[in-house]
Amino acid sequence: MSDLLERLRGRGWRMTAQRRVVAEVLDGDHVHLTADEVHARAVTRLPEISRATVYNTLGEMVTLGEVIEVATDGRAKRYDPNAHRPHQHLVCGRCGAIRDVHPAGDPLADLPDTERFGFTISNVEVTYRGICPSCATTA
Amino acid sequence: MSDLLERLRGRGWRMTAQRRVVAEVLDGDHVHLTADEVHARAVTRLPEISRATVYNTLGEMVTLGEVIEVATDGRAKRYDPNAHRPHQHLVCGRCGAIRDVHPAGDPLADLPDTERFGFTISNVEVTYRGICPSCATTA
DNA sequence: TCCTACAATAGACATTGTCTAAGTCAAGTG
DNA sequence: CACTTGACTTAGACAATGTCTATTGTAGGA
Repeated sequence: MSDLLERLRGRGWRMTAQRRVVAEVLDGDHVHLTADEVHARAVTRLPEISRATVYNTLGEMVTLGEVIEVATDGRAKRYDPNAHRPHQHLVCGRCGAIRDVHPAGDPLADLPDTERFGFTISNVEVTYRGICPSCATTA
Repeated sequence: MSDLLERLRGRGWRMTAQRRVVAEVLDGDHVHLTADEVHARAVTRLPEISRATVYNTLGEMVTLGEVIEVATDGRAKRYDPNAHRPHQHLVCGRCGAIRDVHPAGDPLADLPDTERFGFTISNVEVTYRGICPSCATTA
């Protein structure tokens, strides 16, 4: 069922009810929950799970490269389980909806050497901002 | 001296010592201070300036489009006075250094209609991440 | 079954940001 | 220049998000 869970198991993770629940909550496409949203959903399945455990578990998943941390709004970080398919994000400035998107081209190639200031660049994040269709109609 | 200050004056801002100091602290290129860093520097020039005023003033500058808010790390927001020349950011993952950069090409053109989900896109932010030269040598 | 190291818990603490009520002052008016 | 007014500033409480610690619990191997 959960690809995420399978991959984590294969990395020698000690499997606990808490970790299983967090992984299950994160499963799916276009999932971008905050840590507290993950906690709220986890609690419905495992009432005694603590906030600290959710934060720890999410942090470990990020370290293992199985989940990506996204900061789209300067508020709470969001967690994106779609870590194995490179993608960017499209964000609605009104309701905060987030979609995964796949731009053509390589943004890294667009940065000339003279603009790299000697940095070794490892990663490029692109955030498209706009208004989603449902917010546009309820203008 | 401060272009920023001149533009704000021209918009009917009531000019106060506090606002002047905040604008002066922000003046320059490759400036990306957090609100508390702005406050710390402002205090050296105007000891009685409050944190709330710094937050308010920065917020107003952002609303007026004279300063850009940048969230590069999911921690404190940073404030970039270089609002009138479109640019992107290059961030060192170790020390947090930030440089303004100017990629070639238009990232918006790279997003096909089928990947826009009906959104009206108004803005694209690109963040290049890597290691800066001085962090690379002190590996 | 028992042990042990790793994991989970509650809650204090830290950081960043927002709000409120009261006092202060910039700048227009006479 | 003095007056007035509404915008501005202030201190500190509050809120949201995230981290840490000391203690208790438990997964999984021996």
